[in-house]
Amino acid sequence: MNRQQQKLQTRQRIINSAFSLLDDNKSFTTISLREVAREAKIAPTSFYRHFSDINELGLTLVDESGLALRQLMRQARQRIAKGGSIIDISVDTFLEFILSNPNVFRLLLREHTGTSAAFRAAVMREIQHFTEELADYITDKLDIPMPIALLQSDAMVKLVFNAGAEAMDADKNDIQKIASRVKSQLRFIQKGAEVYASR
Amino acid sequence: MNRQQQKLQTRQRIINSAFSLLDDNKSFTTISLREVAREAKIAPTSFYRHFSDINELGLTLVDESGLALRQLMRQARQRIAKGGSIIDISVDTFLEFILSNPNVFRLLLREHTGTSAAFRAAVMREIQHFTEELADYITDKLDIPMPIALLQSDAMVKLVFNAGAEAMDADKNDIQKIASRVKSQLRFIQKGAEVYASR
DNA sequence: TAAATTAGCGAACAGTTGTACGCTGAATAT
DNA sequence: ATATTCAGCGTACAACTGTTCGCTAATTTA
Repeated sequence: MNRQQQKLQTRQRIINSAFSLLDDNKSFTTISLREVAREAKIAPTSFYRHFSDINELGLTLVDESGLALRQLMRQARQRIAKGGSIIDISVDTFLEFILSNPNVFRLLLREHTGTSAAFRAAVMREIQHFTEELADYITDKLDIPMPIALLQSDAMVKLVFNAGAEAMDADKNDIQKIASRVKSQLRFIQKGAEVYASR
Repeated sequence: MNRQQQKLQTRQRIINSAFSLLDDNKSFTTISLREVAREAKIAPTSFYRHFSDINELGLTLVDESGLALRQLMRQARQRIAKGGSIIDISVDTFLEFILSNPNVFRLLLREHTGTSAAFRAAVMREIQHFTEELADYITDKLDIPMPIALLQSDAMVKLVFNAGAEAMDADKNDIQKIASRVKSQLRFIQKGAEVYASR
């Protein structure tokens, strides 16, 4: 194996280790360089061969999470294309995702309101992407003018993220309730936006 | 001065010190017992005369924040009684509040998605209170049935909290934009809820 | 083949953390 | 006046943190 490849592999192991440490009661801000190194089975000092800083690792994690988010949206679109309610499928796909990738979502959730302005900005940028893609979709498919579609998608994404946060602390029964609640709320918004769009 | 009073005073100084440490880049989880003690001008060990744990202090802070939140709502209701748009006044009052008590709001915001399940639950309880009071108001004044009013108020509170979070990182110009955006979104929800209520 | 590069390591550092222990001195109770 | 309580303190400890330094051993380059 190449030396370059070897290095990349270690780098990836660091990233994965960091994600794996983000469990129920650890956020990126509360994990230490040494913890990550331990999990990745390298000496603490070797960490610096890959990242100049623990924050650089953090921003990398946010990037990877954003990537996962966009893949998620693509998946939702494919499912919608096969027919079915846009709202139902979107919410179900999203909840499915966060329940099978809890740590990716947790990172975004925690750092969204975290203690680092840089992280908050990075997360908001990723969510903004998500929101804009949804707005494009709404103007395109539902024939709602862009300014209103942006307000609509922004509200929808925020409610879905909030629902996701609740779902992570809930058991399976409650998740169903959360899902149907947020679906109703999205329909309110959808209907309200239609009313204002037709004026 | 009494010994009891003296103790209560010190206790309050600890609480205030903790709040004052919750600035832009410190959350309750990241501040230490010793930091709090330093700020309150007591020895680290004296902390234990007032709280058995740093978490007990945290829950106290959440309680105090919840109290402030309910006072805020009362204030908003008084203003609304004097006439004016419910949505406009509510949003303005809320934003006013968080901009003049940033640390109280920051605590709720951060611990809402923080690393302690107990804190998350405590914050959600406070927000739930807020939501239920709003739902009562909506059924009462706007003649919308309770189940729908609850969905509506839940969505509204979440969007307003999100807007508050954004406002804390924004400059004065952007705050105006944020305010008018969330007001539009609340009107979408209001309108949508009306439509569904009349079915 | 010889020289240069470099991923990873171990030891050491100064700084921080939470908390146990026993003491003090002043307020309170008897 | 004497005894009790107890808020607050200082010392101490073990555990952890991020980061510097120089070394090694293997790969890559010349």
